[in-house]
Amino acid sequence: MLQIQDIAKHEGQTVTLNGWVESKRTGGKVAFVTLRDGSGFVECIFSLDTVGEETLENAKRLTQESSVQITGKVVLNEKQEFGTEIHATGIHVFQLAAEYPISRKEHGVDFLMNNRHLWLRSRRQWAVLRIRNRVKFAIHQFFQENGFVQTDAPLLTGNACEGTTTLFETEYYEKDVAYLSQSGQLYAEAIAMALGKVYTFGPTFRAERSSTPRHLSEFWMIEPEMAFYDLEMDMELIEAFVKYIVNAVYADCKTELNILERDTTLFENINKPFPRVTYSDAVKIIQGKMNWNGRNAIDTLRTQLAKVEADLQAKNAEIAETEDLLTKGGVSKGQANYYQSKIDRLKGEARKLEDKSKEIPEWIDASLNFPDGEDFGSPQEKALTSLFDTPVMVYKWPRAIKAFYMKRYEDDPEFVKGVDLLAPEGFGEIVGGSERETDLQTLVDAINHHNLPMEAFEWYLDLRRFGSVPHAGFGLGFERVVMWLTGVSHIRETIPFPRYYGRLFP
RNA sequence: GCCUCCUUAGCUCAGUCGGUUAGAGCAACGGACUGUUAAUCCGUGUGUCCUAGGUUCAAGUCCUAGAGGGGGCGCCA
Repeated sequence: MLQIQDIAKHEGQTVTLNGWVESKRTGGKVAFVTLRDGSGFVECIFSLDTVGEETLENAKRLTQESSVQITGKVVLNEKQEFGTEIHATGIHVFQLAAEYPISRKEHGVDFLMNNRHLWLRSRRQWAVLRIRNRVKFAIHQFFQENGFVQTDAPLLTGNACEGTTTLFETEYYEKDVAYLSQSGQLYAEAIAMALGKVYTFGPTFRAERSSTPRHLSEFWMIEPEMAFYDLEMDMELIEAFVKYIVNAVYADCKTELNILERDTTLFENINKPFPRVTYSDAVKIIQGKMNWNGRNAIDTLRTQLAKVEADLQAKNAEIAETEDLLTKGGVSKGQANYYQSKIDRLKGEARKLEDKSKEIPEWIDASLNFPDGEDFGSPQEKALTSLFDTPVMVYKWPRAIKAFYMKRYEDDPEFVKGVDLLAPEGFGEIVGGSERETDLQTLVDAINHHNLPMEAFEWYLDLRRFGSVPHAGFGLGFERVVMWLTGVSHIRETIPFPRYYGRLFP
């Protein structure tokens, strides 16, 4: 079966395509039907001269999302969005679709989420899911090409392993409680001691009641774990890995990025070295006490604020101007409609800018007054990453705010060998990694210090009893990466059927 | 969990100081036109104004409580 993505190779030939009607425009003697088949989009032209009256009438009657088979000749045409079109000669209708709820006009988020099963057919969602696929493939390519073995950690576990987040609970037969896994890392460490370099890639569950555009209750995580790696090697791997993914998407997803109107500056900058900053320096940068390449984080936020305020003024001026045009009279009905929808749109945009103009001062405040020693919150990540046009690595973190298994610096034991990779332009954390503690007693002390149940970690401690070696790894949030690369404003768009606080259907 | 904004037609929204019959666009349907790509033209319909109380001669509009949702923060990947 021929797919739309391959039709250019069949120029001049008559082909048969199966798909759905994305949109339709009709004239007296002509009908334009945009067909989508999942692989791409193509406009099919039915003109009276070639198809005759009956077929033209059938084409004119098509409704949005009707399922059809269209036969016609492939013609190259530069004026077309994707360079080709079909001069139709015949049509078979599988089903004339009922009135379709999603139009080309804008819809609210809640409505779209309730219709997620249909929303997936929209162009932007199509583009996002194709990029998701490319990222997933790139991850496997990178690791498989670099001597890693893909492996799996259990999804059901008997204890809340790191003891930090809230987990989903379920009955495990009659007697026990099982928890849905929040991380496969500790298991990956055990497997790495068997197979050397491994990575897991599976779903993860967190029962946090987070209501933000960056959180899901069910998401996918990639967790490599490497025997005989130290922090330095870990950071090199993270950098090479992220570059590989970003380059793959840029090389193979031009159409998708175009549909998403993704600014490609990020992709053009990705091969520059990622800056490495210690936590302590990052704190100074966030507080505005230290510059990076002559740029100041607080000043950058203030510049952003000034821009938002200027944009807001311009937006309001445009609204007033358009309202003037509308009330002046002498406008045709079509023009009036246009002005009215423009005003509605501008008002929505102005409201968002207004919110933003109130938020940025709060971020500036939270950064200026950030206490050294605490973990970064979202305002701090925004302040820091707004200085960079590539991802930035923050390493050497205070022991108190990081997980118990991270290895301490021998010469500075209040700090641990952890690293976070923060995506630029205010996006924030996409990778968290570390060199793991190898010493049995240090680990036992850390478990006690965190009040974790020792018996649950006995198997983990065995890894330090039998051939303990330096090792390191990291975790990458899959949907976070897809969100970052596609530029969608909410993580719920990066997975076909998202699960998050307040959403379990469809 | 906290702060904040919102809820009016299938969808996106307007609705002024509380005032009598609640509006527009889109979508749908009928027609005209068109190598068209969310700005062509004419015509046709649509309401539990989120819910429950309250104030008032009068509530979509004001007050209280509740429900649902957006954005920000926290928690995190």
